[in-house]
Amino acid sequence: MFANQGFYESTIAQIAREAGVADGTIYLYFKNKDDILVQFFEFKTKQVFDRFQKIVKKGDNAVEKLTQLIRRHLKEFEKDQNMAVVYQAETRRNSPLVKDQIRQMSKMYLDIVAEIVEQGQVEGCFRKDLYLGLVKRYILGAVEEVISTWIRSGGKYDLVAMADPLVDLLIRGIGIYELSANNFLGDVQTKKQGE
Amino acid sequence: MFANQGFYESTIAQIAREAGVADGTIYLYFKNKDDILVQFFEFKTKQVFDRFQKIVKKGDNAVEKLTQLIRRHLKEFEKDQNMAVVYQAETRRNSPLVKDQIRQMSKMYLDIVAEIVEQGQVEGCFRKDLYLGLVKRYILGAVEEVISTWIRSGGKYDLVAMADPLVDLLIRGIGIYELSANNFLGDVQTKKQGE
Amino acid sequence: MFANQGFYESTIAQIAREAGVADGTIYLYFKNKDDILVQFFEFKTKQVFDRFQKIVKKGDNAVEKLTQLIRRHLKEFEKDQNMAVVYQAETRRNSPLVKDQIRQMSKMYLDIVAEIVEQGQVEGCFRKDLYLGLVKRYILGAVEEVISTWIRSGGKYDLVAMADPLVDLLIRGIGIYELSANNFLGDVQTKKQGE
Amino acid sequence: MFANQGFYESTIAQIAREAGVADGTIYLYFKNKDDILVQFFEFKTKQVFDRFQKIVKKGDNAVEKLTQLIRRHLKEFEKDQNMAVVYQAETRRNSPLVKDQIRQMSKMYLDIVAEIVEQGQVEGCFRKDLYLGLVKRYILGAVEEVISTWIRSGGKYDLVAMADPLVDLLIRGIGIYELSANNFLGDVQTKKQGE
DNA sequence: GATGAATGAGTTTTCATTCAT
DNA sequence: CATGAATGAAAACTCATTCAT
Repeated sequence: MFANQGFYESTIAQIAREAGVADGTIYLYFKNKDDILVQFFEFKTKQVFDRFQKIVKKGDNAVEKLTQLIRRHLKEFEKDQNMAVVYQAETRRNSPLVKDQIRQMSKMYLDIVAEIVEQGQVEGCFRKDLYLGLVKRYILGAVEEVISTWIRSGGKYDLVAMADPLVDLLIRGIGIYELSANNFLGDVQTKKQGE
Repeated sequence: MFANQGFYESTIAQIAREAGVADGTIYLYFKNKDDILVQFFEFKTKQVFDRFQKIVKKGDNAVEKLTQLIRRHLKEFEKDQNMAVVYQAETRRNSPLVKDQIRQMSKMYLDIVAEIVEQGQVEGCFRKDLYLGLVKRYILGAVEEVISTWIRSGGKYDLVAMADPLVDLLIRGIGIYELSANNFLGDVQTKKQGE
Repeated sequence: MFANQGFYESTIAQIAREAGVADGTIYLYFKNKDDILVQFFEFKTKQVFDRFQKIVKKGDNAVEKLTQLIRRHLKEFEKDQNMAVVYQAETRRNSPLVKDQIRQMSKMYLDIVAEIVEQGQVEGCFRKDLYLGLVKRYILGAVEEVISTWIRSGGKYDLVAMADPLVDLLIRGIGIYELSANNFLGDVQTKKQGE
Repeated sequence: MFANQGFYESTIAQIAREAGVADGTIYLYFKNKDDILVQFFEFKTKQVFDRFQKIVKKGDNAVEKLTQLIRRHLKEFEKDQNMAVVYQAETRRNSPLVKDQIRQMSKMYLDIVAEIVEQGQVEGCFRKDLYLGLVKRYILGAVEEVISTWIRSGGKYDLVAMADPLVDLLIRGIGIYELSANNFLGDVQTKKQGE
């Protein structure tokens, strides 16, 4: 229901009817209406992030880790489209309720990515001249937009199938290529950082 | 005001006070409350997209066009942070009111990007094996996430400065590196610094 | 609990928790919430009034009886401050529930007082020109106000100590004084009753 | 309406209907439901106490002042029985809303009384061995109980007629009877009847 | 007898919208 | 054109009461 009409557009009466209980019953399990959203996020967050962290640990190298993370990310959202819709919708607005939770979740995710990128730099498969703060958003942003598009389309196509082409795009962007030595952009980059 | 507390959290009374008119006066210019948002999007959208299209036309080659587009994109949002906040916030929720507008805007933007990418492929500076539908999101997603992060930070840093590093990430991901010797970006970069 | 937050401000859930039983259990002993107050008044009333009547019987003359009654009155309320608070609070509102009880209690008390006064008149220690209906209220009102003040003060001082000075005030007001023969007021009083 | 069923037992819907306006209109003039009571007390209090102070100033001596005060007190409550009911009802419960107001009003009244009593002691018509704190309550309590009884009776009889007998009771209690030959009250009484 | 989860009627409050001035 | 007082529908939330266990 939240997926269809949004959380704030849903009334307690509707939520209760949907749940097959009386209005008052809602308040036995949730402090107030907002608490429904907070608890939803808390539950889903823990569940999903545990899986993210697990899958990353299993990967041998940075490339494999990133691939597995994004595959899992897309898989989780594809599996539960309603959660995906609510997540995407509420994630963007500045509701003070879930703001902290979102910040925290976002940080966790970005930290995982940053770790992978740094490992990749050590392993020699990612460029050393990366602005880490930017690269993290670049990766997360691309993944989330892919999910957003899938949602807007009504979840009609295979979302996980997007994982590999996307990783390819991301990786070739941050991978080291043999000819990059005479790439002007590298210089520009260097200059910028010295600004 | 919408930026601070969101559109649905703002009351007609507040809006009217802010505008220095009486409550009823609002209804002489807007059909209803929702219409305020609709008209806001219509106005801002036209304004901004005209500029996007203009700037893209001026670019000589695909790389330059993409760079200018993203720079302009970030510049517009940096210039009017309140607009940026409202845009980002309302863009994500599935309010049926502005849904069509957003879809349309999003389509316009993605079409511009797609055109640039296709031109780049013809010019031989972008890979031919790109999944166009995905590349469009990949680019838009990365840009919007960069804006989101800037907003969440309170708009404290120079957003436009993110443009070139971001383009670098995007381009190297979709650029053909065997041809990077005659990289066009160098020129663009140089021109820009002379602005 | 009723003393602290009032009866209508207390919920069944609170009452049950305080009593160490489940909500439903309350309804095994009380018909409904109001019945709790009704039974409380019934219980306390009987208890206290029995004592009032007993103490009055023991007194030899009217003055002694009145003194003992007021002392006992203050003592009972001082002993159980919570009861005092609930009594004073609920006594004044016109809740139809306890209205009859209160009327009855009030009548009982006023009857005791009236009896004492009449006895005093026979004994020759109280004026004969008293408007009995008024004198009863005059006595009860003064006593209750003294209790009210004590409650408002938080029950910090010795309430019973107020008894003797108060009786002194009351008695000298209704006592016969040797010079009262040439008191103009007596005449006025008589006139008034004839109006 | 408040007089009949009490303030907390009245709903906004009822209040609005009684006032001949819509529910929402109430909130244009009152912050919330409680504010209705607060404003009522504020208004009535000022109005009535101004009159109390005025009337006291006009009195020549303590006895006359006390008589006039109590007459006016009873007259005001008799004039507006509904106000009297609400006042008596809400005055006693410990509603935190009007608690301060009541305390303040009560203090004002007691201060007026105390001043009169002190003046009477100076003038030599009141006993010098009075416990002032107690005397104040003794007087206020008796007056309020007389009002309470009148209210409980349904306001069927002449309340102001109780003033003089009551003052007689109070005065003879605190008057010095050796001096009662040149009793001041006689004059007051006479004047009043000539009004 | 005791329990306490579930109920849903009833209440306060908000706020977009209207319309007489 | 502009106003802003009045409206009343709609929503969140409370809590006395019930009843299956």
